[in-house]
Amino acid sequence: MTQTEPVAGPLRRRPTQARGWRRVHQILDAAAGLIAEMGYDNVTTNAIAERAETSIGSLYQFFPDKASILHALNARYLEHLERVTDEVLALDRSGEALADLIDDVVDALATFHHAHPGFQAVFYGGHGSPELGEAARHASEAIVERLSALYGTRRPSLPAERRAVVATTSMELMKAMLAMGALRDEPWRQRAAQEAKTVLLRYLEPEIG
Amino acid sequence: MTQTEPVAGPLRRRPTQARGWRRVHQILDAAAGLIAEMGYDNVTTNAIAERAETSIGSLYQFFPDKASILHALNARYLEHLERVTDEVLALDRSGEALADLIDDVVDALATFHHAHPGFQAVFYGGHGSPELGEAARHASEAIVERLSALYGTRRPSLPAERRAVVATTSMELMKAMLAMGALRDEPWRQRAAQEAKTVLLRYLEPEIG
Amino acid sequence: MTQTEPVAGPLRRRPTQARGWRRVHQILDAAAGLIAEMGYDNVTTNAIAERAETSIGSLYQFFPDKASILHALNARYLEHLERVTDEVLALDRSGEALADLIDDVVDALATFHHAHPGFQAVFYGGHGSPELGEAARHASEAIVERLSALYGTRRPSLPAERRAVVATTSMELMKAMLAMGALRDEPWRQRAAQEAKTVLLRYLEPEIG
Amino acid sequence: MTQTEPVAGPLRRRPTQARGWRRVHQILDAAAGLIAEMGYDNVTTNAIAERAETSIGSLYQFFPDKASILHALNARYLEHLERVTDEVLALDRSGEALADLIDDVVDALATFHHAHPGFQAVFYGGHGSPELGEAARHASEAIVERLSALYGTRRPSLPAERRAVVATTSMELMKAMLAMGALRDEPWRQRAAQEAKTVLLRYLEPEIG
DNA sequence: AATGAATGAGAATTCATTCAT
DNA sequence: AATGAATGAATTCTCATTCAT
Repeated sequence: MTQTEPVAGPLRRRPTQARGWRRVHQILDAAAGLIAEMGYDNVTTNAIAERAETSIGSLYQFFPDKASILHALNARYLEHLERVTDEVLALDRSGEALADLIDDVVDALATFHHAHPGFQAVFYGGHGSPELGEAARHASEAIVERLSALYGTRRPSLPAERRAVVATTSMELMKAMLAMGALRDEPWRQRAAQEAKTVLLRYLEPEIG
Repeated sequence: MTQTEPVAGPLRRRPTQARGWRRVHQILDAAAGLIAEMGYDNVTTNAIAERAETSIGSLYQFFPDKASILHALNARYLEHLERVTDEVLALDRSGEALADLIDDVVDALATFHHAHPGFQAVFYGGHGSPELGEAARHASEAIVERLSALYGTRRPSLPAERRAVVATTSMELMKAMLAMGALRDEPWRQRAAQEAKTVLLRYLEPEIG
Repeated sequence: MTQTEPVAGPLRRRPTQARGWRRVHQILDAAAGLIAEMGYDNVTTNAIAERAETSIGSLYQFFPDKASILHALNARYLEHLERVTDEVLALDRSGEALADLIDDVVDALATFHHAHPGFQAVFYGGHGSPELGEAARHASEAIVERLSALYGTRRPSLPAERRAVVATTSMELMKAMLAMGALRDEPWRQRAAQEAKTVLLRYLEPEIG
Repeated sequence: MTQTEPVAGPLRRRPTQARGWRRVHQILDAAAGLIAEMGYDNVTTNAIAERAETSIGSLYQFFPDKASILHALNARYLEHLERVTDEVLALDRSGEALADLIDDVVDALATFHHAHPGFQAVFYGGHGSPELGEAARHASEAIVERLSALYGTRRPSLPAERRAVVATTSMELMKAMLAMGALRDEPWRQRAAQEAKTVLLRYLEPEIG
């Protein structure tokens, strides 16, 4: 999880040394964990610093305020997510069966989702505070765009507007099914992934099958 | 919205006079509005009292703490929701086309959903603070039970376990599609409701069609 | 010093009970003392609350922020100062010798000045932080206006522009002479008052003598 | 403004190389500007280092703490001020008209005053924090001593005690009149200088005329 | 010598909750 | 019962100062 660079967010100061980047990622990791555990609003900046094993002063040397931590975290997630989807959709899969495509995408996203509990708090925060809402919207839009492009390639005849609706719907369905697993216990995680594939296949077959 | 009685939650003192119940509902209405606007965590009890046009002291005469307001609000929503679904599923519709059934259920829920912005904040709070999570789980379970019963009636041959999965999935899909409308602008609300019907029909047809 | 009402400043909540007004004045008294001792910037709101024998929460129930305490304090001083000068200049003294008039004004102001060490910190804060500057300007202007009116009555032939310069100069001289006493030890206080009279008489004689 | 040596203050380490002295003066220049802009208390040592285009670490290599920067700045001002007054009072002007003498002194001081906004913040800080107070007292005493000597030369018959009072008063009047100009807009600067001469002449004529 | 990351005590402000009136 | 003033722990963020590199 601790990487070695990209964190878009508006850092107060871009670290120049490797040590700085490590700190930033430690802070984001700590924030991710805490947000997943207690929700963004209930996380204190001091708690983040403590879990990141740094001082509150250091935290504020990199992040101008609490919200910026959220934004940076989100940016890091999106960047990571992009890499994951890129991998899955790397080669031309236009000839492949829809079911196989869905299988791979769902598996990849489920893995990512499960590996990043913090992502969920951000991703599903749309109904919380305005800050969270913005972050969630940002993330959603990024995913929809990806899907829209994919669908366009697979079924060029689909009108742009319809494509937007289908992409948005797919994203929301994915999101819902992943949440279904995440909020329940282990066996449900399996079921959720399986059912996600079923749902998406039945929904998408008539559209881009 | 301001009713005259049932509010399950752990009230500190069950009002004995009509005036008391009115107060309680005023407070819940105020809480609902504020939570929808700024998220549960960002709402202050003082703000709730103010909007409810009562005093903070009076508020604490009925509710032992902030969380209890959330619970009472949730209880009121579930109770209301139950009435709504009861209406839709009142008579025996086992002979009816699945599409028609879905149409009615989605319409009913969409209406309820749209009429109660506060409900959304509670319903989708699963990834926020533990308090919100509990409330959301509670609400979800109530709905799943309803659906499960319905599906059992419609397709008795569906194994219990499968039925649970399908009911839970349906609920999450509904939830997702409603959110898809709620977080975007008006035209999307329409599209979301329409698409919700499509998604559910395609998903449920093979199961209970 | 603890009065029973007027405090113009933008209170967050105008006290409705006598107890409330007492609190506000306690807070202002505490602030005045501390500001005199350590300067506005070095005074903490917690220290003010402590010296006022109230809680920090109560302080913030009346004052929206630290700056508002300064403004309220300044307003109270000006109001008080106005009462003092009103007394001295109550009746028509146009026929009186300039020396006598100056004697009375200087004595009155010296007494006020000495009784309110907090006033000095505000009054002389023009070169400190912007907040203090504003307060000081405010106070100065109020005094200049008073003097200008007085001079106009005494010597109507003095051109308005010249009158403004003379009034402003008088105020600055007063201010300087009072400060000369305040910043040194007791015997200097006496000397300063005496010298203030000398300075003002020599300066004003040719103008409005 | 950036000179090449004397800075009395308690430097942590007297620079040995020219580069060191340059650093010290850069820091003092930066401090002067910032103090003039926002008041001593609101200036951060980091901000000083930044404006001085050096590092916070280097700053602390020369100055043991924040207060020492103030003291060194003050010392530099006094040293500079001494040079200025020396120039004006260089030759024996005992035969000259008082008005001419005052003209020259006021002009010289007004020029200095205007050229060093940082000096004002220090000079008028008597009512702020203890630190500032000490600096201001220091500066005032230096000026009073100068004036006292001058008056003694011009009117040897003036008793020592009276001379002290007159010198102190003169200094405070100067200070006040300069402030009167500094805190207002340009036209007032002119008027203030002019009026300063009037005030001093009328006050001093009977004493040392 | 120079740098700037790191530290953490301390400051302003909020807010759930209590309790005297 | 109702009111709203009072409380103070907790929170976000700053800044003087140190010290490893």
